Amino acid sequence: METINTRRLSTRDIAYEYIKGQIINGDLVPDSPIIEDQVAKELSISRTPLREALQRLEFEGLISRQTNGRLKVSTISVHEVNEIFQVRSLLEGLLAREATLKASENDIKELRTFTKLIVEASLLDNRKDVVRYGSMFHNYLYSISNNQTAVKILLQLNDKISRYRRIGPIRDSMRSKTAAEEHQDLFNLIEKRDAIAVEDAMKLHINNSLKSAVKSIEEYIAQREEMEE
Amino acid sequence: METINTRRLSTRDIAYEYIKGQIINGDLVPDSPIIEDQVAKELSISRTPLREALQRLEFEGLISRQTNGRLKVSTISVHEVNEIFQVRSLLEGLLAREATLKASENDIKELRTFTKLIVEASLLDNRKDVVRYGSMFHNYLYSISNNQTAVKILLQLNDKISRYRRIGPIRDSMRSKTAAEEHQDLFNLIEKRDAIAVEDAMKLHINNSLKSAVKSIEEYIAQREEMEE
DNA sequence: AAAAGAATAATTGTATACAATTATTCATAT
DNA sequence: ATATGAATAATTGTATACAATTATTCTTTT
Repeated sequence: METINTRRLSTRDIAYEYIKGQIINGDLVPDSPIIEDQVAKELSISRTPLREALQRLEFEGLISRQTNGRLKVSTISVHEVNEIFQVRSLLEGLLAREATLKASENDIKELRTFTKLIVEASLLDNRKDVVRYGSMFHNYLYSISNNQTAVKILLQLNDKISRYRRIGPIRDSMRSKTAAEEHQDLFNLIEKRDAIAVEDAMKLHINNSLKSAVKSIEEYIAQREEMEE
Repeated sequence: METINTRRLSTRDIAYEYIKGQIINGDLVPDSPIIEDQVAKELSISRTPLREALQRLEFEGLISRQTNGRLKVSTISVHEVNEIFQVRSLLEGLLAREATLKASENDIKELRTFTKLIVEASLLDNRKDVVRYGSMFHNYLYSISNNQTAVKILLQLNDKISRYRRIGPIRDSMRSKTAAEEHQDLFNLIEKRDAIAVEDAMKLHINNSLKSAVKSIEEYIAQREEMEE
């Protein structure tokens, strides 16, 4: 008989997923203090596995330790966003190139579907779906790229910026449209198996989204400063 | 009065540094099992901080968890070395380019010193020193590059491969010589402030060292298989 | 009132005890 | 002898207790 390896989720992992979710979806805002005892009670678990979960989040940069030893939810600076996008640009380019070389006919079909969904969502001005299907497109490339080292890094970086991906009103409507076009271009080049061109196009695509991300974060920061007064 | 922030090293961090050192210098060979109780007794500490240290090492890829929950010292595969060098090549290129743009006159002077030390060591056929001063050269570039995100990733990747950097006999003598030349070239381009050329030269430099690293690891694996018989 | 210091409280760090899981040994049946 | 299963041992996972550190409050002094 085959036993599927369904390894019960540990207390630590439950805590990790829960807190990470809270940070990414905004329930826990930047600079919020994190008190181990409080969180432990909230989750009805002991501090031991909680601390392990928090340590992991600290490694990944979602929370950070202050000089006095206390933890808080990390903020992000414009400088850091720039750093992250520089790295993302290179690694996404790498993975896109590798994926182009390795993609099967079926992979192409899948990517065509995602591209179609992205374009349709952008025509309906549904920016949330543009982001959603965009992520799927990228993640699919990750999965066929065969470079786990780069993928692991990218997933972490993506977590760090995703919570700032505010879906603003007018400006982002434009970005949605061009992002959709860029995905269409990317797909066409992948289909043509032009790996070098795909790499360049992907790097450009990421760099274009940088500006939008920086604006989001500047708005986020400004908004929070307003609230403090 | 000024108090320097010298924050006593925690038990966890001591354990982390100790075990990491053992893995990197080869006292703990790949695939060695790691039993929490044993290590805790060896270090005369409790399992709580030890587990946190182990978790960090796991995160960094130096140890890995098997499906049964037990930990072991990670092995590295030729495939993974290739992955790592692909990423390193891009990130080292990025940092070298940024460093070239940001380097002060004093930075240039420091780099010149490292370059001289590398070349001298290679002339004396002192490969260990070539590696040592080479690392210093790279680390110095990291420090002036102003991209902490990329630096953090690179330091981790470097840890993963450094323990396989066997200083073999004949072949590596050649590699030392060319590596020294490459550093000299890199320095000349940095001095000329040709950031684009520096990036390309650095990417090439890393890619050249890949072949040598793969050979080291293949030898390492072959050697261990021999011992098993 | 402001500053300094002692006392107290809050929080993190570590050790130990217990629970759950996985591996090993040993007995038994085929 | 080999396979099966129960009993035991080894190991990891979690909770609790205590120690060390940092923050806060309260008193005292100027």
